[in-house]
Formats: sequence, structure tokens, C-alpha cells
Amino acid sequence: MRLRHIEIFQAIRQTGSVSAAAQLLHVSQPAVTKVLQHAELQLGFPLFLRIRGKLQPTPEALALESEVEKVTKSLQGVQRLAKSLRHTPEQSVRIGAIPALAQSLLPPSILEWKRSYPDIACELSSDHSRELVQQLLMREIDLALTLNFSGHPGLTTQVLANGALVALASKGYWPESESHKALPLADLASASLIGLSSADPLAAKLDNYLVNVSPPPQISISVQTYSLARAMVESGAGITVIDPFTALSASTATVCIRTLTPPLPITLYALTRAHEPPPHMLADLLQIFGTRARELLDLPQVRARNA
Amino acid sequence: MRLRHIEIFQAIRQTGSVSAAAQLLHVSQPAVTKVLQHAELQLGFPLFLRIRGKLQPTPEALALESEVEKVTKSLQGVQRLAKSLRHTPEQSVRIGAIPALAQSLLPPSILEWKRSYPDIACELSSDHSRELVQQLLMREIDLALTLNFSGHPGLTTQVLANGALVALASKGYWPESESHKALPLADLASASLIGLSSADPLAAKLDNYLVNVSPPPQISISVQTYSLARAMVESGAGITVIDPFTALSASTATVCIRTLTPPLPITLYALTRAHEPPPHMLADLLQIFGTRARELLDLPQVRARNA
DNA sequence: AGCGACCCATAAGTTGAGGTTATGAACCTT
DNA sequence: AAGGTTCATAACCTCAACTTATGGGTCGCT
Repeated sequence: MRLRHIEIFQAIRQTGSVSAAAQLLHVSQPAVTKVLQHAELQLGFPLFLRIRGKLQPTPEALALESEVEKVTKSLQGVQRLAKSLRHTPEQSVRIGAIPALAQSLLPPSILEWKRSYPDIACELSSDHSRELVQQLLMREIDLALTLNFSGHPGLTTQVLANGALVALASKGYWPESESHKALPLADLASASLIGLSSADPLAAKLDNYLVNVSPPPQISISVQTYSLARAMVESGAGITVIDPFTALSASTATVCIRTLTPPLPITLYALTRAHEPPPHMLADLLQIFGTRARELLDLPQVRARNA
Repeated sequence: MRLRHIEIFQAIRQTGSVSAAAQLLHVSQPAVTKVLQHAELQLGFPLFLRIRGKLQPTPEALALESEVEKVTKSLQGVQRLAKSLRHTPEQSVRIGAIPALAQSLLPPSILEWKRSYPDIACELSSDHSRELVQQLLMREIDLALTLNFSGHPGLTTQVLANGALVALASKGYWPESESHKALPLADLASASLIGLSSADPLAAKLDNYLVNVSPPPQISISVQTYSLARAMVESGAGITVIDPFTALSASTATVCIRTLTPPLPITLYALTRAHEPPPHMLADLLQIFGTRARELLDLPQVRARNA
């Protein structure tokens, strides 16, 4: 099976017909027909049954599908990486961060750093941890900031700061007298939390943490990003447990932050490619990130803000 | 980057020169040169520096290497699967097992089963768990027998029997009076074991088990398969801890088996493809495997043999 | 039944990527 | 300087993959 066979096979499977596949690939319909025939001839078995003028995939075609997908995926990977390699010689830094950090820690830190390096082009992007790792490997970014990372060969990881998740609620949710004290975990019992969709690795940690609460908190609304949870709380939707970066960038007027006890620790990681000379201007940037992060995560300050 | 570009890139990287790559690919040297040039033109950056008539990979080439490997790997996967799909309609069963089982449990069980199904072609193969899983997915085999399996989407797993690892030593290693009793784990302290190379998942379990022994046993000889360990012990090399299937097929004259206490449990798994009608003759075969395995793993019998 | 609108397959002609042989230019070894 | 490497270039060939044009199914609608 040559590459063109695979491309056409997939196009037919996606569109359901030879003619539609031809449109998708911007070639004529006979071209697709012929390549398909050639593929089937070379394979030794039919991929589709021509039943009453229409196509119907054979079991063999279905079996091949997943393997074939791997090929196009990996080939896309090569193209992605090649594209990044094509135009990297420019003096620039590309930084990716998870949404929570991209909207809180990242902007002021970048501004501060830019004062020292005004001439260096800087591209910022926001994505989830999984994608950030891919983008690093594909050289689409040079640095990633995340709160959950479990090691990857080819990447070096660096701890910038340590902190703990916090509880965020609409103002008035807690009595004034308590709002400056740490929130005992038990107080979350049977609360109606705004939860994170469990695909998030940090959400899994949180679930583990909440398992000790009885009766367990109810998750009535699930959101995908921390910022969404924050926005929900700002609109008065109730209470959530999120990272302090996102929490601290919420509007003071409508919400109230409390630390949790016992604390649920989180770590701020910086990821870079291993085996590569990290531009030394990145060292300064990491310095800034670390300092600012530690300032934000300093719990007394959180309490001060609550007061 | 088209597929041919990738093939030629890899051939050059493997052989180190354009001419040698041409030989490897069974084409002329100018053909390779031209395709390489085309690849570099399309990529926008050189893959190799022509330094003093020789080639030298650029950093970009090195960066692309791993991604490019994924493509050929996955393409090989398609070819493998396609080949299996090409000629499967025959009435036959292909069975793969890890070496330990292929040399002990498998042969007599197959013989017994063949009496009921004399006309069904039967192919047996021996490979490691990892490869067995691949071969199942690629439809190169229909059934796999293994002792360590940690689940895989697309495969269904079935427990045939449970047992425990045993200690195997040359005759005379233990005093006669003790050789029919279970061997306490502590007795392995500072023993000189024949170990398994730690790539094996079962060996990892064993390592975990032995961590409790102090002083730890010394691994002076490491082997890759259980049968090799058995053969070493049969030649009088000392003591090893292996699966009971391999142990029981050792020659009674020169070795002695003892169960361990506490036991280190193992499980015999049968793996088949999910979403497929398993030929019902396989059910009988699994029955036979299970019965025979449980007979062998029945600890009293092990002790009886020791007596 | 007849018509149009879709399917896919076939025929005949064009193009270019990838192949060939032959040759040249640069380098290393002896 | 000679002979053996290396890779690059030139001129030619071939066939897979494309094109347009056409024809024969199967459907649904009147």
C-alpha cells in the first residue's frame, strides 16, 4: 500500500463515495477510482463492495482503518516539525501556557521581561498540557508553563514555584467573620461545586482530594478550564476549587478567596527541550516567572487580599 | 515531505552516504541525489552539509529523525496488517505464546486439542508479550498466551489459571530434609540468583518482591528467557526464581523445585481480538489450556514431584 | 415508463516524479 | 600523478497519476 493509496482510502471512508473523495482531494473522480483499484489489486482483497452503484466498506477495510490513521498522523507530525524547522532562525521566543496561566501569570511577566529584551519577537499561545508537550517536541514553541507534568523523555522540566489550590466563591457565600480564615476541607461536605471536566489531570488530583469529604460535594456544573470556573463564580454561580493564579485574577468586588486546609499542593513547571542550548534570555524570563509566581502564591498575601 | 523523501532520508542516515543509500534501496546513485535535493528544496532547509565531498547531517535532520521513524514504523504496520488480511480465509488457528509457555504448556495442550480437530491447520509461534500483542492486532496470530498483560484496547483478556513463581535449584542445593517444604523468602538472602533481564515485566515484579530480602540476593548471571534460566540451573549454575511451567518441564534428575512463601502470584492469560467472532473451536482449546495449567500449578502436585 | 441526477467504470491522452546511463568535479590515499 | 572514493549534472526513459470525455448502472420523481 503506497501513500497515495492510503490518502484515497481515507478520503473515501470520510466522505462515503468516490466522487466526494475526489472533490475533497481536488482531483477528478476517475483518478480516485483508478488509484482505489490499484490499491485493491496490490492488496489482494477488495476494500469496498460495489453494491448497486454505491460503495460499502469490507471488514478488511474497517480493520485497516486504525493502522492507516497512524500513518497519516505521523506524517502530519513530520510536516508540522518540518514547518517549524523551516523558519526558526529568527531571534524569537515562543511560549505556551495552559489557559489558567496564560490569563494570569503570563501577561504581566512577559511585559516585565520585554523591558529588558525589547527587540526579541515573542509569540504567546494558550493550550492544554498535552498539546503543549507536543508543540515543544514539534518546535512550535520553545517554552511551556503548566501546573501538571509527569515527565517526558526529550523534555527537561524545572520547578518554578509551589503552591496550593484555593476555594473561590461569590461574595457573601461565607460569613464575613470566616472569610479570612483557611477553609477546612470538611466544610465542602455536600456543597454544590463547580467542577472541572475530569479529563484534566489536576481535576483528577482534586477528585482524589475530595474523596475524603463526606457527604461528597455535588458537581452540578462541569467546566473545561479554570477561567470558566472563575467566570461562573463571578456570575454568582457558587463555589469552586481552582488554582490560585486564576483565582487571584478574579474581580475582588464579587468573589472571595480562601485557602484550603489541609492544602492540596500544586507546582508550577517550566518545560523546555532537552539537548538544546536554551537561549540564555530564557533564564531571565524563568526568573521573572518564578518570582512573580511565588509572590502570588505566598499565602499571607492571599489572606491579605481577602481582608 | 513526500514518502519517497522520507525513505531516502532514512537510507542516507543509516548508511551515511548517498551511494550506499542507493545500494540499500536498489536504485542508482543519481536517483538518490535528485530525490534528496528535491526534499531539501521542498523543506526549505538543507538536511545534509556537503563537506569535502562527504555528507554530514544538519541539526534539522537530527530533529526530524524521530518523527520520520514514526512514519515508517506505522507504514510497516499497515503492510503487516494488509499481508495478514490478504490470506486469512483458510480454516486455521495461529497461536502465539511467550517462550516459557511455548516450551511447556503449549505442546501437550495442542496435541490433545488436535485429537478433536485433526483437520484444522495450526501455526504456533513463540515471542515476548509485547510482540504478541502487536501480532494479535496485526492479525498475524489469533490467540496469545502470556503471564503478564496489562490490558489493551481492542483485545479481550481471559484468565485461564492462577499460580505462583517457584524456586529452582540444582539437586543438592538444599538439604534433602527441606527440599519438599516451601522456601521462605528470607532464605534467598545473599543467595547468588540467576536473574531475568529487567526488561521483562515479570522480572520487575520479582525485583519488587526481592526488595524485602536483606541482604539482597546477588544477580551474577542475567538471562533473557525463563528457559535459559532453567537451562543454566540444569547445568548446575545455582538457583533461580521462575514460572512453574518452565520449572516443571526441567529434568527431574538434576534439579529441585520448591514453592516460595509468601507466594509471588502469577496469572495465565489468554488474549484474543475483541469485536470478532472467536472461532468456537478456540473455546475448547482454552478449556484444555486452563485445565492443564491448573493441574500443573496445583501446588500439592509440585510438592509431590519434589518428594 | 420515461427523465434527470446521481453514482462508478472505462478510454485515450498528458505530465512529471523517479528512474536510468554516462560523465564530470572534488577530495583522499598511496 | 594515479586510482578510488565521494556527490552532482545532463540527457533520456517510463509509468503512475492525473486529465477530459463518455457510457452504463441505480435511484427517485413525475
